[in-house]
Amino acid sequence: MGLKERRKREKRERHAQIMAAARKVLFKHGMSMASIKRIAQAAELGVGTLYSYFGSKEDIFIALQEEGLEMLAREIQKIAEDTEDPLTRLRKIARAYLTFSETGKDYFDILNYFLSSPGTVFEHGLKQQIDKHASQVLNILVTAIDSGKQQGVFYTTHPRRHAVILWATLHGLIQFRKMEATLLPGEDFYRLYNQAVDNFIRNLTTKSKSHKL
Amino acid sequence: MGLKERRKREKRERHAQIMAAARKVLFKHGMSMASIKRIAQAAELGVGTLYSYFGSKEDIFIALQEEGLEMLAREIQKIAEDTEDPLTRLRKIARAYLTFSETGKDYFDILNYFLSSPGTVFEHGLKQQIDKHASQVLNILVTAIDSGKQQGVFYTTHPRRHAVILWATLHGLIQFRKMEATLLPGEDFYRLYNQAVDNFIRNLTTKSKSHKL
Amino acid sequence: MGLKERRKREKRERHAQIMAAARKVLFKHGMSMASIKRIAQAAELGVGTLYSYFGSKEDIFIALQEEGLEMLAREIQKIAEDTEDPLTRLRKIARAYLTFSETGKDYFDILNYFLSSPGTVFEHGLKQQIDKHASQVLNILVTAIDSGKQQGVFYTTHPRRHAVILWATLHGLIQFRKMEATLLPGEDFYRLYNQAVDNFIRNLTTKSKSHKL
Amino acid sequence: MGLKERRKREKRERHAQIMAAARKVLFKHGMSMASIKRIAQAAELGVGTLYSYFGSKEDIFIALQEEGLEMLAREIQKIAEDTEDPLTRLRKIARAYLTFSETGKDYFDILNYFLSSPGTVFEHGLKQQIDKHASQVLNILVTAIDSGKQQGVFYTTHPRRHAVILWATLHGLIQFRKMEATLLPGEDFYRLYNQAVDNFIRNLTTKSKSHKL
DNA sequence: TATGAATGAGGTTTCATTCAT
DNA sequence: CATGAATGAAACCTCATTCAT
Repeated sequence: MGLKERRKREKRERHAQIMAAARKVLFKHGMSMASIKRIAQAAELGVGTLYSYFGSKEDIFIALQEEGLEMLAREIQKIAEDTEDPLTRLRKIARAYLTFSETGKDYFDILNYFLSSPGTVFEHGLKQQIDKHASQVLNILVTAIDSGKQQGVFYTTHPRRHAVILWATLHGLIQFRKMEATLLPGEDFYRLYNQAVDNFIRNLTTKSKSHKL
Repeated sequence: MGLKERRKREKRERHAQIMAAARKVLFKHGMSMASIKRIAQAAELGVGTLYSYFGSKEDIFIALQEEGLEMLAREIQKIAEDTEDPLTRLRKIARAYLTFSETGKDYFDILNYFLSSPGTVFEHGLKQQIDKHASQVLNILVTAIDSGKQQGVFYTTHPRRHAVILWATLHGLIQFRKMEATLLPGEDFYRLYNQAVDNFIRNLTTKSKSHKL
Repeated sequence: MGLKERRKREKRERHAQIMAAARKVLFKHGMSMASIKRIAQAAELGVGTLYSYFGSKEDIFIALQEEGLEMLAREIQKIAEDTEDPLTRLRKIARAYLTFSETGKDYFDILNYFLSSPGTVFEHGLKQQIDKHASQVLNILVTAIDSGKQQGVFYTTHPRRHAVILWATLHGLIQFRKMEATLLPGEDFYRLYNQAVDNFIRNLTTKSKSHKL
Repeated sequence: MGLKERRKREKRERHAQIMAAARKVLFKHGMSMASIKRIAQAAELGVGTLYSYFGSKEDIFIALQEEGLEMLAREIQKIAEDTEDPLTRLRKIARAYLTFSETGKDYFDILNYFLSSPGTVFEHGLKQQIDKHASQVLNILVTAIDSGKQQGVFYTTHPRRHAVILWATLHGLIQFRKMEATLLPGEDFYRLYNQAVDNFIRNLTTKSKSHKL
């Protein structure tokens, strides 16, 4: 019995060890340079060992992506809990997403990698796993909006829809950041980003939109 | 004289032939599978021939991307010209972008490829060429907003900023479409997309936002 | 324990196997035709395998060259040790170099490859390794001259300088051998070679040269 | 008749034009970078045109090599004619060869290329053509020695043999120059080179060597 | 005769994956 | 279960040479 337990524990440990190595390599050398061999070396394990824990290189990336989304979820969850005012909450969350894209740049790259991969392929349940985590993140946004609605600050009949729009907007902006110099010469990106959030909030705080839809 | 002319024409034709092949391969197998060899085969040309028309694989993608952005620009430009009402114009443009992402999916993928590629690298000159075309697209949006402002329908002191936000929002939404089933189960994507546009317009048509900034 | 040992042995064997294949290919097809692919085929190994033993194609050549120079050093060292008379010793060493150029023709070619390669490039570390071996060979010559000096047979204040001149002369002659038929029609190359050695010795055995310098 | 003449002249002109371009490319980019295309561009001619004047790329190199040897021959011939004293003459010639290896480095590289090429292959009369020019150079050395003999300054029964030895020595030294730093650290190459020439001259100026042979 | 577009074999190198130990 | 040597396909790119015009 104790043996089985130990086995299980060791397995978890190895798993974590590999993930840590993958993360390290990813952040140090970037996605394209993150080869299995390099990760194995960083993990101080044989490549074969990696393959007994992960079915393929892609699997490792998927795991990393989940990790990234989990981390993101945790961060904005904490913010959501710590902030009273719905408006401030939303602003802080948006800000956190931007920060995440900066400090966790590589997690962000992986997310994009998957979002950019061909078609809706993704085979099997892998996609679902990823989506699940994305859903988690989204839910925090939804809750944030919902609670604002409850408090009579936000007006919307489709909180989830708005949540998706917000996230998409922020995500899109961060992606476009690469073209910042050309698209918005002389402008501060943060100002632009905040403007987008403000616009969004203004929409939520304004009544009687239903007749428009 | 005739010979030179023919040479030139043939050169143009080969160029188009290669671009078509690249497009085809890209569409069929996706970005990561689009190797020079495969493109050459699709074009029924030798590998070397491709290299006498394009300096590198990346160059082909850049050309495709320019092509895509040009096509997009042309399409929405036409819409912009053909539509009187600023609101309708914006809606139609947004709609066109969605259509573009559907029918010109490969072009969209390439855009993402460049937006997702590491860092702000791009070797400068190339980046500028791409950005130039992106700028072109953006300018149409700016003009659309500006003209609405002129007509007293839109209120904004930063048309360009708003244009970027709109484009980013639409782009982000289309990217997130892949997670549609999970993020918005049972919802129609078009409705979501339209909602985003409506929100945006509502912002523009509402006065006195300046005190918010 | 035994496993590790075997692994090590196998690794050495593969290394030797690759070197042997490289030598074979080199000898059979010449330097310019010695591609990695061909060497891999000759070694009956995958291309990738070669790259896990050698960092690059050049590395293989460097290894071969070191091998060659080591072999040469060993051979003339043995002669130097086995021969008492300084004059005979020098003659035998010279003779051995000629033999080396004949039996180890490929090694000789590689040496020329490096001596003929562009500039003083060589990426530093590698160059030093090669030079080290060349130095080893030279030192034997120096010692041979030095000991002759000690015995009062040779007169020179710059043994090293003379050693270099001797080696360069022999090397140059062997290179020119290709033009033998034209440059020295009807002459025996060996006679020419010996003459050069004799000239050299005559210089060393003659006193009072210092006033010339 | 006049037409034929013109044709011939034009042909010679084209030939020179190509050679000039090849020389230019060679000296600017070095041997390995001297592709047919580049040469053709430099000559402002089509690649096909080059092939109607030269059978292959190698042929161009052969021509260049002849050119180099011719130039060398001319230079040392002039020196030989302009100098009275046999000793000075030899020294000046040696010096000229060193200078040639420095200023005409690429000619020198080509010479080595051919001297290093596999076996004594060289097929057909190409080899002979090259050898002929080499012979020309050698003859100047032979004459220089011979005339010294006539003047009673040099003593030798085999002027040609000595000439070859001299050339080989100088050539070998120049090749070894690449290993200068290791082989002769802290020594001036010119001193070494001059020493070799002095040694050679000392041999020639000393009588009664015949009993040694 | 001059052209230069087209070729495609060849070059080196990387890397995900397998499998015998 | 852990290992890492071996694999070999695939990647991008170059370039001497040919040949239809």
